Amino acid sequence: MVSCEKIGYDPPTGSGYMDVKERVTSAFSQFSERSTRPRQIIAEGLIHLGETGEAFSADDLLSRLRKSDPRIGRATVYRSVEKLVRMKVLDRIDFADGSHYFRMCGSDEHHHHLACTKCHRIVDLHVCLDNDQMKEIGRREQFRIDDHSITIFGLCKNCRSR
Amino acid sequence: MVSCEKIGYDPPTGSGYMDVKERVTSAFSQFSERSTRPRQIIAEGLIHLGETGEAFSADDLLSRLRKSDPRIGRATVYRSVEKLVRMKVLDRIDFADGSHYFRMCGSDEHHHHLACTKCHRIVDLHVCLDNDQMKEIGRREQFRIDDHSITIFGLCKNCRSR
DNA sequence: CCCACTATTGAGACAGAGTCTCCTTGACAA
DNA sequence: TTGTCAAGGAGACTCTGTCTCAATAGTGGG
Repeated sequence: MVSCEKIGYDPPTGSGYMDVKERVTSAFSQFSERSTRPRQIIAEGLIHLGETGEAFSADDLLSRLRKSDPRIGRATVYRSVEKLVRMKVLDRIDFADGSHYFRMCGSDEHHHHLACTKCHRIVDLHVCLDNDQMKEIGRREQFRIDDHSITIFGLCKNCRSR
Repeated sequence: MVSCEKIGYDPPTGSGYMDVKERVTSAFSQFSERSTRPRQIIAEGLIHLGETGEAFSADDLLSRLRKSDPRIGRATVYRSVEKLVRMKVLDRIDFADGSHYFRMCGSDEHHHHLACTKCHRIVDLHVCLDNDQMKEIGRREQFRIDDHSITIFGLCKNCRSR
């Protein structure tokens, strides 16, 4: 399922972002039969985080949600995050130190990430490897290629200046 | 320190691999003043793993080494692996499920990886993003770009057929 | 060869992150 | 209103890795 024709870099337009609220609520209705309070709280939290675009760890999210309802369980939050990553509502970005952060997907299109290693700010990048090249690699090494990840690491303007 | 001019895919020639034993022993002599038994055992283990080219978790390595000497400590092995990764003697490959494996570097050249998600077999790839494109991204997003990671995931021939 | 010095090690406590169990809760439909 | 069962919460547990600190053992000097 290599599916990535785009190689150029398109800077964000600011308007190509799907409605965050709709995305979260529709994802929840897909995987759950019941509309429960914890799910409402999680959706609200993610909607907010989606609007600011910031990255968060699972535990960041948990603490934040506990401000709305201190009784919300860790397992509940972790279970939801896992499902939302599988549904591609959340992106997971792995850092070289072994930590990883989540973030509401900025767009539905295939993309990769530019990540600040200090503040964990994430920018979507529409860069990719050449599709034919990937097919060629798969053929040559006799792999069935399923997926790929590209992350560029650096320091954002803010983190560089202090 | 973006430094990656090469974009093409060069399949391994089988002859471009530096001597594994030399690489390990020289790395150890660089970071240690004393030649101790644990280090000899670790070096032997890594030499063997370097020859077969297989990937291993830190714990895999520990158990393997304990067959040579059951008293070898976890901290010792983890400390060594960490140093060797920093010295670029070992590569660390992160999988989407959060696990990560190590492997003796196949070559000194800048490279990325093709990884089997089932058996964790790793193949070095000499593919990369375009250097100018990365510079352009850094400039546009006002990031100082330091590093990047590219991993292609799939199933190797063996794992596909069963 | 022996000693002193101190880098290195190992045992095990500790920590962080996530998973699992299992009982309870509460959404929903009849 | 009530029964059913999806979903949640508490907290034990696991897995990985880190840290501390006393014990061990290379090494160079005498």
